[in-house]
Amino acid sequence: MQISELSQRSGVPLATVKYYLREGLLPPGEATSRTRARYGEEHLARLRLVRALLGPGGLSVARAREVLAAVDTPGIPVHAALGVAHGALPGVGADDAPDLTGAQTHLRRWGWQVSEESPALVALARALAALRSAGSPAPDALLDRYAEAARRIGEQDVAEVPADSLAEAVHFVVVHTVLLEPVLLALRRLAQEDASCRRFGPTPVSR
Amino acid sequence: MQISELSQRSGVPLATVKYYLREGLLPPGEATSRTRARYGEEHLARLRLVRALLGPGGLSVARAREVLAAVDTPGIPVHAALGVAHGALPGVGADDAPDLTGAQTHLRRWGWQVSEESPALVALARALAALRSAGSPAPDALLDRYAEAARRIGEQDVAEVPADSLAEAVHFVVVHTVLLEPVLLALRRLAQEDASCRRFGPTPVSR
DNA sequence: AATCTTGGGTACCACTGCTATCCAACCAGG
DNA sequence: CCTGGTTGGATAGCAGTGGTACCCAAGATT
Repeated sequence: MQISELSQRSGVPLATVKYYLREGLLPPGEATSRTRARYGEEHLARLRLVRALLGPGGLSVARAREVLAAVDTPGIPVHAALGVAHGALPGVGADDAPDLTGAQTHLRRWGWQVSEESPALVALARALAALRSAGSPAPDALLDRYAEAARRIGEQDVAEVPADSLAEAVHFVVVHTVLLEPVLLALRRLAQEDASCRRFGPTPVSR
Repeated sequence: MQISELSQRSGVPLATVKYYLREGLLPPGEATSRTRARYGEEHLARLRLVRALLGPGGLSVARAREVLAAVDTPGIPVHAALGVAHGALPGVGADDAPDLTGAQTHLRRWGWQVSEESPALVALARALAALRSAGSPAPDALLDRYAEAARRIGEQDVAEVPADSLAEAVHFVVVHTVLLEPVLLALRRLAQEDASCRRFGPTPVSR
């Protein structure tokens, strides 16, 4: 298929497809001449993946490139791919270094083993600091229940990783890590809405 | 306190404080003359809240303004404030209308009661569609376990809302809805890292 | 041969979240 | 009462992001 068909079948504007090619999110097609290239079904799938990462996944173009590079690395260990996916997620950018000791204390309480410079650890510390400075620090009991819920989810996520093909496993890990985040957040909001409706009456939600 | 002291004590650059005033995120101080105003501790607290919402909370200035307006509305029902907070969260912008029937089927299975045009419902539908188009649709069993975890969290969130003061309850709901999201995401990532370490060996996380 | 289309490149655009500068009003210290 | 620094208020600019638009020459299609 040619680039125009790729654009049409994916619904992505032609100029944008070219942009993704330039940015290295989409591998170049097989050149059949100096001004012509052929794209296959795998390009279509990749394009859909790119759109999913950039849109609902909330990744920037630069972060998506890193993630896709990991997916494309042949022998990358699954654990490393997970690390890349974690590092690419939004909210890990800012270059300030929050105090990690509080967060680490919690992890010890839960018996979780994670690397010292895990981006998720920094994210947790920053999020807790934000709550504190907003005047509503998170009590330990609340965090414990959040952690228990997170533990089940994380264990399920890892347990479901296919064991047979390494490449497939890496793809699975990356896609699920990034794209299940919005699912989890949406579910939490829906659960809140349901519970809030029960407790505070069926006042219709505005907006 | 004067605006410069407000800036110093909060660590927010003076020009940025002025920007927030212009944008209506920070209420104006009590004017003592045409070129002088006095700010109180409540302004400092508000400024910290604004920074938390814009930074870790991931809200845009426009969304933060809506949320803060809800917090400032005297008699607003808690359930409505929750709706505003949900609508303000990122990933609810795009104006396409995904197919909601799949998501609604899940909700019925779980017995959740939510409004038809809930922004969270749209977000869920969109996230599920993204997974599908990325080639890894979420199986029902996975969603069920996510939903169960989300249900506990959502119930806890709502149960902890203080019942005595309405204004306090609204503040609590908004802050917790927005600022516990990054906490939950970070915890999930840490749980994944812990589980991944156990399953895939202690390969250090790169990046 | 005439008319697409493609790859490749460059320029441009809208939006966001600040940041910088300017100005006249004004207060406070000497 | 003068003088220097601060304030509110306004306007302009800036860097980054995610595209979009246009142009060109090589090559394909009819």
